[in-house]
Amino acid sequence: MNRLGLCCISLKLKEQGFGHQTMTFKRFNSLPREEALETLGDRILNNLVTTNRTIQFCAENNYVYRVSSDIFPLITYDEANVSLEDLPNHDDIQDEFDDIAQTISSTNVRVSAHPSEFNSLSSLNEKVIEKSITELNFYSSFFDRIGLPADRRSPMNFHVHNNNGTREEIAHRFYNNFKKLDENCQSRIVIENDDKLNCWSVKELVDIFHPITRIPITFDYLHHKCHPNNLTEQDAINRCWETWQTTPLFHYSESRPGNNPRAHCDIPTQTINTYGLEFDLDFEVKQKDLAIHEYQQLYPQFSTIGV
DNA sequence: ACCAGTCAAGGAAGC
DNA sequence: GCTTCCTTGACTGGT
Repeated sequence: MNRLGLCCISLKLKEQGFGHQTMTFKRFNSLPREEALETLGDRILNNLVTTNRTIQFCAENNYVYRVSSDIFPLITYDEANVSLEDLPNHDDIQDEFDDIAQTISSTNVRVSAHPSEFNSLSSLNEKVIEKSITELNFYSSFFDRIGLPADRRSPMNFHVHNNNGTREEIAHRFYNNFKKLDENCQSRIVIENDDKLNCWSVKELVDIFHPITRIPITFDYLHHKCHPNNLTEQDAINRCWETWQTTPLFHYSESRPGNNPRAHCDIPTQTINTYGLEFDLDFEVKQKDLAIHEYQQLYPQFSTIGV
């Protein structure tokens, strides 16, 4: 069975008023601190309520769910110097954490995260490493707080990035910094193949990166199409699949018609070949839950309800 | 009500 | 070595 996954936003719920909010540092800094904290707190609470409702929605539809990477704007941003405890609605936020934990424990929805591309554990810049560790640890502590398992059932996925040095050097540098992460955070990290030709292909990840780090490799269909590095799709997905100790969570998208093959489509239309493997599959497409619904109409074998 | 410009961030690619 | 682009939705300020 292959469950499909919703990424961050449900368009259906958005119509019903469950949307995400953010706050830029520029705006935060332009307001008196008290007012800034109040606005930020309100928005974070709103994001948590939306997250909770979206997890319920995923439970109803048997989707897996990737949380937004911007639930907590500015919370790990050095210059803003703000923590959750500083927010005037801190108690309400804690209550909402409890509600989310309750939703998760009663529905068993698989929840994952995809921290932003600006996180890098292979950078040569110490400051970048520090900031990335702070951000990754924070998201992991959020996962702890809402009762998610400290293993790859709740994976936190990102990229290796940085091509300074040989592949081996980069992997070792990554691993040295990886070991500085909180234990629970380490236990959740997984790494995805890249779509750019000079970045990490599946082949390099499974042949070089994985033996050094033992970190599971996420297979991304579209990225592999853009950067196959002489591996067939079947070989690539099999080799990624073998790096997981639990049901893998992979990524699916198709190219948007136009000049940039890396741009993501609105709704996928092609047949997805799972090669008989069991894994969950995040739909990285513009039309979000509407696309999942459409796709399941088109390909009932991906409908995991009522079968 | 609407629209265009803006936004914190790292790295790759293009010049 | 510098600039631009990547990518994204939501905010912000001007009309």
